[in-house]
Amino acid sequence: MTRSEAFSQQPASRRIAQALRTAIERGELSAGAKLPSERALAEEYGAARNTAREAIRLLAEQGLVTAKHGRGVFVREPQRLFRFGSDRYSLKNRETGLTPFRLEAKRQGKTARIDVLGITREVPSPDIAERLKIRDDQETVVHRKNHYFADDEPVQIVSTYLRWDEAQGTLLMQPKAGPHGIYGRLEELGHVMTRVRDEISARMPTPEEARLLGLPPGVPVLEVLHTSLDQDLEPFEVSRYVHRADRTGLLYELPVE
Amino acid sequence: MTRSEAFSQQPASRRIAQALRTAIERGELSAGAKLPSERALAEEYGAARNTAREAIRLLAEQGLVTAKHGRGVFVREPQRLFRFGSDRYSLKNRETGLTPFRLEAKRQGKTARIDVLGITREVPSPDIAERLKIRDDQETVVHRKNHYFADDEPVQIVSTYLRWDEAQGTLLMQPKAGPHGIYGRLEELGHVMTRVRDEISARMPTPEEARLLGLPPGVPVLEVLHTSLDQDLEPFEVSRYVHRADRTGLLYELPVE
DNA sequence: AAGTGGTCTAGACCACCTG
DNA sequence: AGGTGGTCTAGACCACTTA
Repeated sequence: MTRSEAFSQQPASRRIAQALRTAIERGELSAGAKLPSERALAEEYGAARNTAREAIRLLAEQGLVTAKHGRGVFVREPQRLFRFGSDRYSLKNRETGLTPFRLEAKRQGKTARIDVLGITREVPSPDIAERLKIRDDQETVVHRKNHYFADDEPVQIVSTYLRWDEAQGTLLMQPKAGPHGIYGRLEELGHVMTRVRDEISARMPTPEEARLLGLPPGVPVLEVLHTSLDQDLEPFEVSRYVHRADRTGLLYELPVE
Repeated sequence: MTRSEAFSQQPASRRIAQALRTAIERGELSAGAKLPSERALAEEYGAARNTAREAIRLLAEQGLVTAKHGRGVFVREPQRLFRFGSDRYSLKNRETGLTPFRLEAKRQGKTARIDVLGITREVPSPDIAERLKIRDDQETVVHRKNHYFADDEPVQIVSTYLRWDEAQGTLLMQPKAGPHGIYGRLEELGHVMTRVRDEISARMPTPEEARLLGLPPGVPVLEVLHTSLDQDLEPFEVSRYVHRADRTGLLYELPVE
């Protein structure tokens, strides 16, 4: 290790990472380009392979590159955001008969696919119970768990929770809930959606989520806890959306009251 | 390594990580608790220290633990979300004379501090120019860059962009923009905020952001690109908020139109 | 001084992918 | 078959924290 001057007090792995980062930002390594192999980097910088590997890990952690086993390390493609507008709940958009996801996909020229992972009856977790205003801790809910794909790429996982006494024996218990999806059925039950409340957070995925969403390391998820309020401002539906953050943007446009 | 059955085809590092994850989820290792040292884990599982280290890296990547140099590895404290309601732009909240951030901090019983990182004149980037409806690529904007703290902990970095011809020579060029902050001055200029548009995304921080926000590895950021629209639905202010995701939740409540 | 994590070396074998 | 990343070993020294 030369470390000839005060030039770099930094660890070698960081210097290698910095050099690569600069090359990426300058466009010398453009999106999709392959980085030199770990062994090549190690030799170039006179370091052990593990040190070059650590440099690549730093870049992956920043979301700049992704490693493909057996192929190489590649500069990540720029984000193509799949936007979910706040008007996805809008009544006028439901006149098409499409569910919000299918409508958004169609707008963007993508094919939509929805896998039903399960429809079960269960005791809700405290955060769900609170938002559905369920106070009796014996009361159960219906949990509909779905997996959404756009152009066959996984985009989001959604868990929807409804009161058991309302859903019991209706199409709300079936994979295909009929025209306009579950909101159509809920409207027939007397719940007109008049306001929505979305609570948004971001975090790293659990291993389970990483698997379901096909997430490479270093990609966070956006979590939206959504509550629908009816004409009496009573909650009648709560959903938890988990989106892969590198393909999702959320857009909210609202009046200042 | 016993590997007595098909019990675990997984790498040793993942098995160690899984064991620790289970202990955390069961509460055997509660929030703030110290994990066994890397050397202790290595011995316990009959692995090299680097392997135990890799296990801890996996947990850190999932946001479960944080390493403190020279002290140990600790289970991360649960998130204390600092909520920014959609009503933070609300007119009625401005009657206090407080800026939105100071108001929100006060509500939560925290002290607010705002560092001004710079107020400069510059040519806007394309995404800012587009949202401010600036089409002449010579036209400049004022860029106010601030750093916000709650209880002296960094919470967000905010860049606010205003038209140069409106801000020039006014309090909008000063660190202290006067009563009600910049929105007070903009209202005097004839811009009544009637709608807002927030575009939300999440990603891993740049090294610069990690430094400014004091982010441990494995914590993503929430980015909000905010546009204020006036009574003519013309944009008059654009801001880019960068929040640390482990302390920030966003709440939007809006009517379904 | 002792213990902790941070970095690094110089190997090794395995799993995956491409020619 | 040969190259790539994925995992692992058994050491070493450094930087930081605590007692």
